[in-house]
Amino acid sequence: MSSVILDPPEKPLESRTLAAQTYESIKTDIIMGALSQGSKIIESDLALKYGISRGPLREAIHRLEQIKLIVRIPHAGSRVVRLDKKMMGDIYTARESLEGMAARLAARHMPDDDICSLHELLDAHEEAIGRAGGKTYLQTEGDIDFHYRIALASQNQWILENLNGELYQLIRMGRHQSSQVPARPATALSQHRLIVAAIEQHDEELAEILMRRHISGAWKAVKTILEESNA
Amino acid sequence: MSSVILDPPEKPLESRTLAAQTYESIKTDIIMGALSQGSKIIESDLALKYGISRGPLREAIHRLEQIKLIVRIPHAGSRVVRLDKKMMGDIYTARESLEGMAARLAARHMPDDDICSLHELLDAHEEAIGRAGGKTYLQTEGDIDFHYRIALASQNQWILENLNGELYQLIRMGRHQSSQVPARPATALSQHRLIVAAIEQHDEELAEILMRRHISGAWKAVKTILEESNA
DNA sequence: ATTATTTATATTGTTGACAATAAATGTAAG
DNA sequence: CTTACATTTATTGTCAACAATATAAATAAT
Repeated sequence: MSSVILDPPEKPLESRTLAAQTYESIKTDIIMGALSQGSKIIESDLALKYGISRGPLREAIHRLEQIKLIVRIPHAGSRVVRLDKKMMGDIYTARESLEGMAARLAARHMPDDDICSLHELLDAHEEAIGRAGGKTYLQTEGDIDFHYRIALASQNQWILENLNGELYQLIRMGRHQSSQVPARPATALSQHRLIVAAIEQHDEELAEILMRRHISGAWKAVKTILEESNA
Repeated sequence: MSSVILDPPEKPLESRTLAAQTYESIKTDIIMGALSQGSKIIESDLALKYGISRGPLREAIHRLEQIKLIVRIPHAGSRVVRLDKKMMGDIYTARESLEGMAARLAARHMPDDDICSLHELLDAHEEAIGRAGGKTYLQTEGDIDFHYRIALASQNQWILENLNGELYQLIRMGRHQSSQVPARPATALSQHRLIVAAIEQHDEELAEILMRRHISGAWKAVKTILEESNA
């Protein structure tokens, strides 16, 4: 299970630019809830907090705005995004569309080696689930790992970047903060297995349909949780 | 035909921030080819050219990078994106996925008024095509206008922003610079009509299928042109 | 002549100060 | 007591200078 590392190409350490480092820091702070939803972002404060000047911090904020983790009104300031039901619905719908296509493309040209590796990943998940329900955190990351690999196998740069760079971040944030338990691990696993099978048979149509159904189902589960907590 | 204006909410004039203004300027310069593909972006030069400081210019560049009109290597500098066949293919595939979903959503909840207005738009297109083939520029913008309205009717903020903010810009750029004549206006028009009909009948499945077929066809035409010119 | 290595130059990254704008506060009039 | 207006304060937008890095040029060694 060496594949918990999600971003292999992102190896370089703190030799990166200040803006990039701070971008990562703020990103995790937002996703993990250290910066709460809707809280105001004051540049001077954050610059102090992260020990940098306002210039690089500004760049980091702009990038976070593009990822939709921060919303900004021109002269008024920035706030951490507030994930309401409507927005989560939009995100899951977009994800359903793009990942459905990604699954189709993966079925079209995923190398056998990678498919094999995917099987191993699911085996690991099965074992983890059996073992005391396996930490929910690892489940979450494992789930994202699975989806990430398919996005990767699509060999479509645009889809990959938007799923991995934007949508997955928002989904992570939603999970971490609404204490959303990853929707029924056993069910998800069996659906993952079916998807891989379709990919293995190069059945594009089926792969897309199964993926869309899988994500659509996940959204229904998440929506229910959101309605319970916010009602 | 008052609907050539594509971004109605974007009314405020030059009262916007310098970075925002410059962002728009550079964007059109790239799309129209005044800044040629692959050309290097030197911050100091552009700052001088647009009469502003490097600060706001930098922000503009970052935003353009997020839109994928500019590629940037951390310490090495930025260049105008080079639209090769692979990238255009990726874009059209993503667009097929997202606009297919948008058409499905539009069929689900597009108001009758807007559907009616869509009919009128297509009537105008038909008239424009009849009249001396109607300027290719207007055809291009008209086509994008049609697709934009459907994205709008999807009522999915994420899909709308990514189509309008990112994908359409790249497509515009491709059209303007490869002298791609909008793929067979008459064919496109009849396909548009079928899509509207499906939306009018609230046939989600059909709307999605037709939209995907429409875009897939457009890509095949564009691809052929690209292969002819680059071969 | 070609390759390495060093130096110089050009360009990006970073900073702190200043200007402009919007929110907050307080004051006066009704 | 409420509302409107003026003043202050906080925060963002912009600028120009400085530091760090990478590309290009020049020199030296093989």
